[in-house]
Amino acid sequence: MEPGTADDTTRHGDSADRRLPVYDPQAVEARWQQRWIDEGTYEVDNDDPRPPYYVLCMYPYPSGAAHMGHVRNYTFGDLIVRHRTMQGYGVLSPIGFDSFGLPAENAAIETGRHPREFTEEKIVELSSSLRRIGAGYDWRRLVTSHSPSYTRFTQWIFLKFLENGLAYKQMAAVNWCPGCQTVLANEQVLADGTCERSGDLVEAKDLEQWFFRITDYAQQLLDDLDLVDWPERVVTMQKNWIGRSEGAEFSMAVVDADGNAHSSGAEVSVYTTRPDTAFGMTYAVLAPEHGLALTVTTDENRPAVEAFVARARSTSEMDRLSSEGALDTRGVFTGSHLLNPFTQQPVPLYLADYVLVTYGTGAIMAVPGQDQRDWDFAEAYDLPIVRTVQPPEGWDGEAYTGDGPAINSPASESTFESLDLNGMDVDEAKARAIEWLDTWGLGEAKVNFRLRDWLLSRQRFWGSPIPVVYCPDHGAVPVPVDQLPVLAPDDVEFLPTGESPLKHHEGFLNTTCPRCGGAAVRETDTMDTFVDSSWYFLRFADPTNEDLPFDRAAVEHWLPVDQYIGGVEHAILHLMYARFFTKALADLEVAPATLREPFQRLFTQGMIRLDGVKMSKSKGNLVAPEAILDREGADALRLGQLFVGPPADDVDWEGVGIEGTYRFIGRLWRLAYPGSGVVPDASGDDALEVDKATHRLIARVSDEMERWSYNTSVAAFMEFTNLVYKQGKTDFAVDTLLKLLAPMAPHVTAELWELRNGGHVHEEPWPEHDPAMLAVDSVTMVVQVAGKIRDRLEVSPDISEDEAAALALASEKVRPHVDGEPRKVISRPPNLVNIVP
RNA sequence: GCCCGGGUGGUGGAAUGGCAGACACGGCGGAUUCAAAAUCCGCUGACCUCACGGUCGUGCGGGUUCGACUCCCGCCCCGGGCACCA
Repeated sequence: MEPGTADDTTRHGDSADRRLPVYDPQAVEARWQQRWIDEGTYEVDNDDPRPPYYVLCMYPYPSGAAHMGHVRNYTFGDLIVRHRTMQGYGVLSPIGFDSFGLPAENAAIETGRHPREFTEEKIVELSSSLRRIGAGYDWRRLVTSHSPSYTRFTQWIFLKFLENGLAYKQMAAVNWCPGCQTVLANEQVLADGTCERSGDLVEAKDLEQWFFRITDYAQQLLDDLDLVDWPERVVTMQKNWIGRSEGAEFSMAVVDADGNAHSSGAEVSVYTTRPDTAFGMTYAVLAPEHGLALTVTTDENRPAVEAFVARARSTSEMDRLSSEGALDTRGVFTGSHLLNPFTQQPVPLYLADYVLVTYGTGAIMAVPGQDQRDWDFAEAYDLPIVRTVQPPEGWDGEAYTGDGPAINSPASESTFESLDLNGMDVDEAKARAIEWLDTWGLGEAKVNFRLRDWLLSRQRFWGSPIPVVYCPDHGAVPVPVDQLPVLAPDDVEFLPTGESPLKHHEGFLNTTCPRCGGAAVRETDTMDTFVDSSWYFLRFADPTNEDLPFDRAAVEHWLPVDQYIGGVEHAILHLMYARFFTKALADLEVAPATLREPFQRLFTQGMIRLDGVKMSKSKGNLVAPEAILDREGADALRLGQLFVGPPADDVDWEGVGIEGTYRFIGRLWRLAYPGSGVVPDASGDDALEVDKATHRLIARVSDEMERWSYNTSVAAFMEFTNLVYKQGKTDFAVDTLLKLLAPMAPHVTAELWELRNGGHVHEEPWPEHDPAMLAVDSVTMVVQVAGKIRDRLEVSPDISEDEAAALALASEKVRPHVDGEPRKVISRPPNLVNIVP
């Protein structure tokens, strides 16, 4: 080739009489991606002799080509897979797709195309994106939620739960659009409570629905958080979600204002965490949906109560729990009273929207003196307020929730004699109150959880059908296991209202009862897609099993997942459900009995924002990685994603470029290309210095990889490369750099390694540093006077406390700031001495 | 409303109670080039100073400490989640 005629070569410096090709990410990356697939680099068998390690990214909803959030997530996953492989593990790195869900169904309504067709197209697009970012998977283990072989076992598990009492049917309210005659997802209800399609006001409607009894596992789900190595904030969120509280439950007779029993003889049971304050109960409240609400309402109050109940039912739970706005329209008097067993006095019984039927007993005792919301309500409705805990001296607030001696409990000795809490602190008074309730058979200690059972029925088409048949004689009958999977039909028409076509498909609907053979109809509800994602990580261990969801031994080998990675938005629901499934399946002996937790180590990455807004398809602000892959390539993009900030933080893609990492890859290429003279060989002391720096790099990066500090590792690589450009290179330095960088930038390092040494860099063992090479001759010691830096001294790293102090006090720059004997000298050799004058 | 995060140069960020601003982007300057791109090298928190050097500075107000971006208390602002409660 003639100089000047070829664009793909360039000259560098006077030593470059050799030609150095320009790095071409397109060619190199495509070639390696193909090789990893052809050579099965990241395929692993269940009898692999290496120690097992299971790395999993939350499987994605197939929304089409990857966006930046995917790139971020799958870059983290891939670099761990490659890193652990180099460390000698047999790494399970599977991939799948969460392929049921509402978007495909909405697309079907718009385009008339079957959701399967639409979904499978998106899967192809996303798979191709994942390949282009260089992620290495065992594609033989691909799992998709909608495939018949997976759906079959999702249904199998449902039946197993049903058989063992973990699934049941109950009435529950749904969002009902009267215009569309359809159930809406929360997402489809606009902020003003109207349907996004028709604009009609959404109503609450009760339907028979299937539930999983996750509350049976509430205590275990709480306790076993101690077994996992998860981010503290996720553990906190899970604990708060489970919401264990200890208190008391007791019942009170419904009476009139004079204390005469109600004609129905009804009693209302309340749950409270503060039984110690019961003498201060000045009213009580039922949830508007409470079963007794209308029974206890007097004729006089009935019209107001009925209007109130209707209004509360159409108000969102979040608005109901809000304490903002006027309170005086948020409750209504029933006309009845409850007899407070502590005071033997009747207290008025209200309904209020802020009391939920789903928590506790759906009824509360209200104690304005010790609860601010009760206080506000009492003021709004002109109800009495009695303090039963003495607030501290100088207290000028309203309700007092802190500790203190009980007062007014009872208010005077004459009113009540069998219980006296006065003077006790809160804990003591609680215990005594519960003991008293127990003694008199009025109530008992009670542990409550905020966690509710999992409503899994969805009135949708694109999900796993619930495998149940309704027979006029036998009721709900499970579909026999040998008839699974129950699959939705293909010849369906999607209605513009969003109503599931299953409800009108005669061929699907009409069947026979498995028990009696008589005419029966199928359940038309499908399962929440969270059901699919609650066991896919188990299926990956044994993805082609046709007899069982998975073989126990295969799960025993791979599970728990050693490193699970996903978005923080799944910190509660998905993780809670998957934990519940794992425990239940283990208890039912489907999974190994010892498998109590599915995900040993969890990492939750932050979100990608653009201009401060969450990046999402619905907001239309996605930045597609395709253009970057076409120009700068996957390695530059991956390093850019890692370099932008800590993995756990949200990142704003605005203003974040990949210029820096792209240039860095060019510098690496020119440094490491065999025979390149761009960076001269280091000699003598320089070579030793560079090799020492290399050992420091190994130590630093190895540590940072364990701590998820990838952004600083990229900085370390840049710093090291800058040093080598100045001091000259050694083979050890360059080869080590390639190995350390191989997990993060797999393509360019694989190419350079092969050119330099032959073979695969990703099959090299992870480098180990030599501790002896970390030693340094001197360190910079800071000398402060009263915390202000006055001098910096070069000292020996093993300088003693006294020597350091003496050296500091002798400093020319320090002396002017210290007159006389210093009051104190803090010596922290070899880094710092602080002199307090 | 409740729960969980977060506020550091022009920008993304670094600093596990001990040198605030590593590393990069952007900007400025130099080398190279006929010229440009690319590349290589240097400077770049603000203010005062010819300089040496000094003062200030991590959302705001307190506190703990010899020493606080870091720990504690109270605010303000921003982001996210919600089946949200006795």
